[in-house]
Amino acid sequence: MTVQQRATLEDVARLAGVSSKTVSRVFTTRDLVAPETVERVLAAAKRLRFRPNTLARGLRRGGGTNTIGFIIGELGNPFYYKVASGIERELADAGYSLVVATTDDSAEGEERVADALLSQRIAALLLIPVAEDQSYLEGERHLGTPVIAIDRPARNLVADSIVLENRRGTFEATRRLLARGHRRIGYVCNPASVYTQSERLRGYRDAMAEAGIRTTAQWERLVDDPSVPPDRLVGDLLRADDAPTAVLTGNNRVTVGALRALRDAADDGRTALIGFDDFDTADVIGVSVISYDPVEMGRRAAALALERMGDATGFTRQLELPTWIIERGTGEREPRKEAG
Amino acid sequence: MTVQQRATLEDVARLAGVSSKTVSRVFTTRDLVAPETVERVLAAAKRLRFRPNTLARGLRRGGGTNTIGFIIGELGNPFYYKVASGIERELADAGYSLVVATTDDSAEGEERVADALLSQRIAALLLIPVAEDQSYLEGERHLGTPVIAIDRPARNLVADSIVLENRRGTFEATRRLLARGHRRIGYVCNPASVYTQSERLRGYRDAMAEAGIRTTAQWERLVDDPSVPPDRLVGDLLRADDAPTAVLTGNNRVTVGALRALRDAADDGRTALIGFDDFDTADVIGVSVISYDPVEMGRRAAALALERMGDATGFTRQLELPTWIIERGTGEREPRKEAG
DNA sequence: GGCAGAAATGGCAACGCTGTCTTGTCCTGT
DNA sequence: ACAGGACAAGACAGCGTTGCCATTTCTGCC
Repeated sequence: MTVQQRATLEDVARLAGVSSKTVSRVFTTRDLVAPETVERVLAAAKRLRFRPNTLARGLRRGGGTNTIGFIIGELGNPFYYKVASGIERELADAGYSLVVATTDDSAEGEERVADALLSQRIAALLLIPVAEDQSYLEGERHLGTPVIAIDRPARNLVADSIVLENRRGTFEATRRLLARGHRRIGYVCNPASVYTQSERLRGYRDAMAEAGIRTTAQWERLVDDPSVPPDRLVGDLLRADDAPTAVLTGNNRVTVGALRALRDAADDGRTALIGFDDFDTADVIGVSVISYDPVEMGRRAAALALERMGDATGFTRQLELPTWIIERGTGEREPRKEAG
Repeated sequence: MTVQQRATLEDVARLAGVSSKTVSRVFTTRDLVAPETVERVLAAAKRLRFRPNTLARGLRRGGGTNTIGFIIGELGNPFYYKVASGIERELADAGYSLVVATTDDSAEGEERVADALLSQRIAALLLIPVAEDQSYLEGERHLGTPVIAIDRPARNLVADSIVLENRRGTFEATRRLLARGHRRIGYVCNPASVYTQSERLRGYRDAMAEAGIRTTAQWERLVDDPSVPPDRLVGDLLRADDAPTAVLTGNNRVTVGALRALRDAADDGRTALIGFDDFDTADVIGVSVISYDPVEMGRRAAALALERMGDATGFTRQLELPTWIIERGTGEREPRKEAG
């Protein structure tokens, strides 16, 4: 295969018999170019398969690219990619593209990847913070790049953020279980040390405390090692003395694990379950969940970024997106009768 | 917030008391720069928060970016994003970033988005073809940009492609159902007119023909309108005269629809089901599926792109990735006894 | 001491494009 | 016939970087 040379403005200009500036005008503002010249230029461009070089344009214009970066733990998680899809949709409408970079959920990864993206002069940076500290972005913020934290607030960095009403979600869910008569309610999560989980845990404890139950440690399984399978955690909890009659799970991974554990324990619909995060087949299986709209989360983040790009001033904002409970059966189970 | 000016090589050079060329050297090949100069330059760069401008570098070097574009129907589909995750993983290791663009599964979208990506001088283009015709990329291929089609071959364009052994998947699945004694086997898909579906349909028909069953139209439900809910299609089929005792579904959306339909029909485990595409909770629900590795698909596509970037010559290749059947119960059901 | 050769640094131009300014052309009205 | 304006197109420089080549400085050795 012969590899041709890529055509430039100059080449098109030569073929059309005009100056490169005129060609440039045709491809930007079509003002002040005679209609027949426009036609001649476009014909020449088409023949040479000319495509304006966005890089060169960006460089000359002094601006960066029309690209927005999104740093994500891993694309394998349905939550992440749904957020990504929301971002993409919002950006496409505004003429921006989305670069996705993953960090394998590691702090060094986050900084390395952020550096690479910023070198590409992205117009804004969206990220789901993983590292303990985002102060390394402070300089970039001063240079005018909007930074938006999604799902968890950034630490040691003044940045807009969009998070869920995590605490309210588990608070309400726990309340409902209490209202049905449950008193021994479990809470399982893995990982446990992230912002979202500590908020959710707090919602659960608050609701328990409100009902006069102040000691919940015996029903909590908070683990940080992702290699511990969630079904084991739930299984352990169900087999413990004083086992709970209802379980709350901190994310969809644990919810699915809980389903496996319940199946393996031949629980047969006796233990109530409400999971945080909805998932694709939850309605088929019939699992009650605390739900929210991850696509909307991405949209709002992107919209906020676009807004900030136009006007970098103004106070930083922290948006909270609502969560709601979807009843599908498992969360509405009555507490099982005590033996004896 | 005061917005500072972004530092350039020149600024760093001034502060370090060297020429901009020396600074450039420090940030590229560190050869032939005195160690103490390197140190001084790095210190100055850090103080000014300097970050080399990848755009300018790319422009000067005559090459494009270190970015690879991936055009995808919609990010909302688990299959797509798993492929994306495989691509990203492979690329990150090689120092490339991934730009994701969606087309809303429309042909115009595909061309528009491809144009935008190519203007950004991406180093390679990966896409899941949606349009009827990819000949619009012919010019770009001549300019040396590798184009790799994923999941479906490109049409009217010489390009590498990576697809699944679709036909073999449904062929084997159908054979297994036949071996269990099923004779009336249904096939449901939506959309139907895409490459993957026509291949899968063919595998099903071939296996049926091999068993001497040449007329299968009465058990096929091939629909192209995405607004028709899959559960209705399956439901109709189950209620028809001469209803099948086993059903094959063409993709995960239809499989989930089939599960709903079976539940609504209170079928209670009588109809056998094998679905194409595995999905997250398929093991919890216990659905037999034709599975494959979408992440691997992405990896291979990215690897192929990287290879082509190094050497654009050579014949185009069409890789086929294996599929396999995972037995989880629904596919192993015996045909129900006929009434009377 | 002089000189070759290596090591370290600098100058200049150019990558492809566009902002600013200048030049050229044509038409209109008096 | 000619000033004046409106419109069209070109010249030039520069965005931030690096490749090429030139220059300076240093080291070792006869």
